[in-house]
Amino acid sequence: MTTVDHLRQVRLGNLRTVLLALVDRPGSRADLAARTGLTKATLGNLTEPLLASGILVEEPATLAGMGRPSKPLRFHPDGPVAVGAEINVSHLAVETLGLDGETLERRLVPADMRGATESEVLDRVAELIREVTGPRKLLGAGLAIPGVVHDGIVIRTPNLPGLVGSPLAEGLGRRLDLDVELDNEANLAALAHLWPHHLAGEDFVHVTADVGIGAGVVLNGEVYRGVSGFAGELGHVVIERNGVPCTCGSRGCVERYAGLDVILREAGRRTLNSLRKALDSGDPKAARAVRDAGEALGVGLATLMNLFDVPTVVLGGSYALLHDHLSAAVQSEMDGRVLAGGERHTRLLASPLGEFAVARGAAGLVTRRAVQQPERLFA
Amino acid sequence: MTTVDHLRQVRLGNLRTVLLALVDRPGSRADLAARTGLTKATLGNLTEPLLASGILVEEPATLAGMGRPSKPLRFHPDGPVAVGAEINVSHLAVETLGLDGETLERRLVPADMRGATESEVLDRVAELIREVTGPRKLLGAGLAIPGVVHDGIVIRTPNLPGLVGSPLAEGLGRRLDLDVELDNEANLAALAHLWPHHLAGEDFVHVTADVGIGAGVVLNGEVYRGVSGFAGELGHVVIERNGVPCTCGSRGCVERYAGLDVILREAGRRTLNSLRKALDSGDPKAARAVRDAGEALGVGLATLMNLFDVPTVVLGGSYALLHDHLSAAVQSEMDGRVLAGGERHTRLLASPLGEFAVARGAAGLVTRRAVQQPERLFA
DNA sequence: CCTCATTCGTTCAATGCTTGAACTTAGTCT
DNA sequence: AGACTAAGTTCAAGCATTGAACGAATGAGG
Repeated sequence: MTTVDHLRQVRLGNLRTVLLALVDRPGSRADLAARTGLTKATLGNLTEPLLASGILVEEPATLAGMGRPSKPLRFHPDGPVAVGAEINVSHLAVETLGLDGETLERRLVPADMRGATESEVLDRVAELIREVTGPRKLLGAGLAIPGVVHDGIVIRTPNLPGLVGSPLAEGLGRRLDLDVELDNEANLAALAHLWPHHLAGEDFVHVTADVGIGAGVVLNGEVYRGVSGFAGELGHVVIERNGVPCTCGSRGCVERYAGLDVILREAGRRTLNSLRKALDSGDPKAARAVRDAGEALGVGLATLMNLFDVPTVVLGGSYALLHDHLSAAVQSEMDGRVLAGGERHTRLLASPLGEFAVARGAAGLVTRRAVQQPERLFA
Repeated sequence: MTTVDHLRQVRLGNLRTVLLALVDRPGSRADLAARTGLTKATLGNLTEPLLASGILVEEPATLAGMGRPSKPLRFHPDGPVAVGAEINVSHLAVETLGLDGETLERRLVPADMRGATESEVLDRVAELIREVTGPRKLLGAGLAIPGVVHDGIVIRTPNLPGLVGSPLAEGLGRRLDLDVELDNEANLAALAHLWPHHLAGEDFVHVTADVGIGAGVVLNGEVYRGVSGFAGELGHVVIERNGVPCTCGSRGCVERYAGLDVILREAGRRTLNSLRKALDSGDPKAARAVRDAGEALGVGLATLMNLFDVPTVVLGGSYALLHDHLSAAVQSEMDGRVLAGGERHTRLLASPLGEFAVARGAAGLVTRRAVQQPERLFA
């Protein structure tokens, strides 16, 4: 700590609260002062360098009511942006996100990544990112993979075995000359529901089924990753201790009853689209397969809620598409098994974000860090 | 925010880090400066009012080595203390705790609280506290009950039904003219392993079996209580979705297989003491009952670890006493079911704290708050 | 016994951030 | 045109930390 670092910390903290207020919505200096509890004088001070460096713009005066008209500040439309990329078994997706939370570009390309090597994967991702971002100034990139990540290293990816142990973030960073942050797809899908906009409160679980089942847990407005990145492994919650053996070595894991592969097999379908059609046409075998999965998922979620005590579950990914045929069974198991008392309620929502949730969350990782550590904006 | 509140926050934050360093161990101003990263000048400033108000004392100079001898600072032995009380089905316990982490007094009295009313319970607790504390200056009291607490209100206490909805903290506070904080016994037993001394790291779960099974979850050095106080309800984690019905309305809850009442029944014993004797004399029925419970508990804990990703489980209360006959089965289920990868390890420990863990944790609630919000020390 | 080296603790001017009040600017309302 | 209102700026004051200088208290060595 040098002489005046304490003072600098105060300033950075205030800068952060101002930026958070601006993510919420644009506002004049006076408005921001009222919203943050700081004074107009401080707001003038804090925003000056942000305007000078092109992070913010001052809009033309708004003529509304009496008094001197205000000149609202907002994130500069040509300011720096973040990019997020998702590597998955069967596709790649990227999305660019402005500091204001607006999506600028998206791209999703089918691609069989199952046997690919690290450098093949990274080459394709880097190329896709270059196509999408063009010459814009980038704050950084977020990278999502279906697997467990700890300290920037891929620890476990049952479905992309070629990538275990790879320093993916570093590799992509070198290719693009950018800061890259790597995280689990479940965590990032959850983050997309928290940042830049609160879609499900500050405490919730986001559940998806792709090849496995992954849950992203948000506690107190932060994604909870656990000590080693293994938190939220809902797929391996046990619901029948002597049940079906699982590839993980355990028995009776939720994944073996509510995984997408299980649903499709039981329904006698090969694709999610075909399953949806069967459901829409009232096929009883399909309906039963989905309901059975919902029951198993509901038991696992009840256990999760008895441990985490969050009020909200968000069904995302494939589950969101099956929501109308799935949620009754899930809700019923949860109602019967989650401990009740006081004012406690549980909500079950379908994600509104669709297939770009993960890539958007990956980009959100970057914009969020930029806001929370504003010194990065000036670097 | 008034004019210089920001600066005041900086000072209070520094005061907190100094007090934390002192809880760790006493030290001279120069030593504390080195440990906290602050300067000697600041330390002189910060400690001056603490010495003046009798929170700290300056010990006589220590003659060790060259240079001017240092005068170590420590918490004043006659300074203010905290008291913690545990209300349980069959006993009351209290403990007084100094800011330095030393236990001053303890008292445990058998008492059947099952049918007691709020005021009967509080009268007895208040009397016990008065006996134990005498005329010492009290920082406050912590109160533990076997049940779910939210916003200072008892929401659920299956075993002390007379207390649901009672403002216990307020009632005890009035009787003793003190600040009283109410919390769940599982959370407080866990806190006792975190504060004032780290006995199991900063991330762990502490599990006890009394009438039910309760887990106190510590994440990142903080007790995690969840949105409504229901977090860590390990007893109602499902291990067999079509298993034994539970009083909670669900089926196959861990509690129905690993609860103390189940162990005793299966072992054909009436008390924990008698069970211990049977185990010591090699009774196979008792051993099997404990092992079966251990398997069920292990399945539940495996699920918990796949969700929370903490590296350590502490067995406390009755489980600590059964540790040697229980842990092999628990560990074996955990090894087989917790997702592995990277550097991940899991530890299973027996609590060293014994029957005062909960009361000590309740007192710790108060000393911890005093240290983390040092402004309270001067009020 | 006296001097030097060493470490502890205190004193003090400097730093830089927020603040409230006063002030300037730029509109509306009558 | 003059009063009124609200936005934004300027400025002296206040304050916690800091580093450097200083005073204090002891051990080592001659």
